[in-house]
Amino acid sequence: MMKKKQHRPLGRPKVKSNDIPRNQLILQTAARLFIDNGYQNVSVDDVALNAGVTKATVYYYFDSKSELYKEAIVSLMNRIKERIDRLMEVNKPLYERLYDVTLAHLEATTSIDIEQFLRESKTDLSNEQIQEMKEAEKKIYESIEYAFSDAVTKGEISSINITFATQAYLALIKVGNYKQQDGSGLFSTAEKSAETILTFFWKGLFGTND
Amino acid sequence: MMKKKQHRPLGRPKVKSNDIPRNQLILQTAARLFIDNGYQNVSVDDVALNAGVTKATVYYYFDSKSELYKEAIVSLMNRIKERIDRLMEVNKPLYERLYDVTLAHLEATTSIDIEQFLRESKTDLSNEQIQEMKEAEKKIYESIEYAFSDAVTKGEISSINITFATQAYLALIKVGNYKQQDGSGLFSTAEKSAETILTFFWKGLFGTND
Amino acid sequence: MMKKKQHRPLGRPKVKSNDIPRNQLILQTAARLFIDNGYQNVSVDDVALNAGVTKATVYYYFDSKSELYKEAIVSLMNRIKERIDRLMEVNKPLYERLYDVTLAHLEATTSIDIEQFLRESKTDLSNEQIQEMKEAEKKIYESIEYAFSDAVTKGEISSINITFATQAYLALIKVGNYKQQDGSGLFSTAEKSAETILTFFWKGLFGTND
Amino acid sequence: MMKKKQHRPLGRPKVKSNDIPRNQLILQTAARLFIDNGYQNVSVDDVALNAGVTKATVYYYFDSKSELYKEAIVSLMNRIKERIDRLMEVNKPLYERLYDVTLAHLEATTSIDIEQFLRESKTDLSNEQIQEMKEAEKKIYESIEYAFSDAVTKGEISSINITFATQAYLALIKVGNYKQQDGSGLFSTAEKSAETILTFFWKGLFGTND
DNA sequence: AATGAATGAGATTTCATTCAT
DNA sequence: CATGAATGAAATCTCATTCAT
Repeated sequence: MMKKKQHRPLGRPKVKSNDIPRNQLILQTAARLFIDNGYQNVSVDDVALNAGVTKATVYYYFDSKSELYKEAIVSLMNRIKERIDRLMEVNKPLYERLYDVTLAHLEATTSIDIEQFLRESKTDLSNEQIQEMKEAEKKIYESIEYAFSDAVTKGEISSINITFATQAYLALIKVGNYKQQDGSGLFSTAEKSAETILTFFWKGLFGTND
Repeated sequence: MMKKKQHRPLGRPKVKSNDIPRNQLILQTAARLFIDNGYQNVSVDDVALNAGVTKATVYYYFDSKSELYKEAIVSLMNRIKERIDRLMEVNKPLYERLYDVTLAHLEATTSIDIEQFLRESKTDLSNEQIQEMKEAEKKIYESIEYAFSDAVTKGEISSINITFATQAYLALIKVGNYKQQDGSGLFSTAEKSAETILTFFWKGLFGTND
Repeated sequence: MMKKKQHRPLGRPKVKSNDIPRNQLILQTAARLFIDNGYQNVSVDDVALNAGVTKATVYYYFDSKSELYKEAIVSLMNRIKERIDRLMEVNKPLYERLYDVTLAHLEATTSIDIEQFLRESKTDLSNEQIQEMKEAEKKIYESIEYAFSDAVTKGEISSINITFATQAYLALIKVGNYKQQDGSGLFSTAEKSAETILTFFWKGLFGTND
Repeated sequence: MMKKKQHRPLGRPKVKSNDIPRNQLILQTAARLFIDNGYQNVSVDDVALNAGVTKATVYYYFDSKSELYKEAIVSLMNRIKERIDRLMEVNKPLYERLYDVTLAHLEATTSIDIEQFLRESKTDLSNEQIQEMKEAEKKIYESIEYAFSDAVTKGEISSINITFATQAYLALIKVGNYKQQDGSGLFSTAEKSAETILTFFWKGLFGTND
């Protein structure tokens, strides 16, 4: 990837106590790089360089590249799950809560695609690591699935295939991130986009939009 | 990846006229491997070995790994477009034609995700190669977009946002390929899957399913 | 080197009897490329492409790359020797004949440097091939050495170390081809250059310039 | 070229403080091999093997083969320049100082021929690298040119074309390294050789030898 | 806690050479 | 006579990983 060697003073650096801890810094740097460029296109050196440490330091905190990757992706997914949970806990109609979640996702730069994350790294990851990533993914789904199932239980919406609804919902969100050849999106604003998608989704599920 | 060496003589081989030409064989082998494992996880040696030729033979036919990749993906996309076109040309209501296309996609082992194809290889591909892949992608979209726009023109369906419809349709097909943690799909048969997806899509667009 | 694939019609081409024979064409092409770019920087494919034939055709006429190289260089040196001989045979004072030879060399685009020719290829050439090249080199030297020795015999010049004189003469010619950093030569014209060099050489030998 | 593998442990080696640093060792090894065999005939593996390290170690210290080459040649030229400077600074007549320089060059195994160094590698070197090599070459020339120009200024010798004098001088030194077919030199000792060459040069410049 | 130095294994690519047609 | 197809061997370069300090 990038070349940008920058020498740092020898010896143990003074702890700048206001900084975030090294391992967190590395993890965040790794997450950003991996998501932007993919597992195979980011070397451990890239991560080190961008985090301002040496490769050996990365290995001091993480056992291997695949472990670093798993940790980065899992912690990203955990953050996403928490954000969804927060928005879903609010006391509002399901439609409105879904709207908030949709908007939050459309505004996030990263479109999480777990299939993709696994696909790019599957030759390197251990079964355990794959399992952990799938677990984290499942929790995201469960957050949404729970919201649906809860709304059914409370009679807010009629009974549906919850897994299908969740997957369809997530798939449609990705459509909202679709960029045309000229780089422009499908809709002028994220709000308009969220509205269209959700209207479509709601009609798809219930045949009507109220 | 795999090793399966089998020695073949130097120089030009005796013509076995019944075989498919070498370059086609290589291209098909490459397509399969790239789609299954991703660009970075497949080495040129892997392609060669699986095609039963040597690495040098691959380079005899293709200038570089990225060129081989581009060719493999583009020819795959061309085949998909042709299959869609054939199914869309039939004289049947749009809904039924879409059903056939959906079914065909669900039964195909490969779920094409062009974003992914580009993402995995973007550091290696030239702008020209990227452009060619996007061109091929666009043609697939256009096949579907044309079917929508034609149906609108003929008054078969009411006016819609055709690009959004197309992307939503494709996204929902991918949901049909979704496998749960235990490896089972969402629906028992491809037909049931296609029906559910298409019903959802149609209601999403028109608020009703007829 | 260059990439410039150009397809030629299949099958045996009609003989265009006015053309120079294929093997000569290949030899001349090879000579030019080898001299301009060096042995290792020119591939057999480059030679073939530039001669408008296929690599296999080159191998039809020449046993190996090193053989082609040897032939190209030797025939070049033979041509040079003949040119020198022609100029040296004229019935003029030695000084004037040397002037003609000097001028001819300065005007030739190629500065022959046999050391260099051997150096670049020595790992590839057989002892026999090296010997043949050295033989051809020696003949060039002998042409010049003979002119000196003949002039001594005839009393035209006083006795000198003939081998040293020859090598010094050739070394000084190379100075005439020297280009400064800005690409300009040391003297404005080849004639001025030849004159300066020869004056220097003559004074070096005899301490005076007449 | 040669094979001489000897296993060394992974990771950072125990410090043997008496050894020269690895990068210097590699550079010296590379210089010797490149000068003896030429750029294209020496692989990075050859350099590594001869330096007793692995290829990867070479790449740890040098970005590319061409960079290694440039560094090796430039540092060689710098050493030569310094040797010349040291000999030229002595308070002696120019003729005697030139004699010392000539002798030193004749005794050196390596005859520097920058044209050659560039020619063999030109397809690989970047413009910057070429420039750096030419710069180093120029400094050698300048050392000698300065000695001439200084001697003219001080009235030690009469006015001459300094660039031509320098190039002629260097060309004649190369004659001193000339080996006849049987491997023997032109003169019995380096001292005799230096004397002959310098006498010739001095007469060439001034028409007389005192 | 952090790093500089080193390596093994593997990736892409080039190229001289061969041979059936 | 000439060629297209194929290959073995080697070259350059990358990178995850290790380890003494």
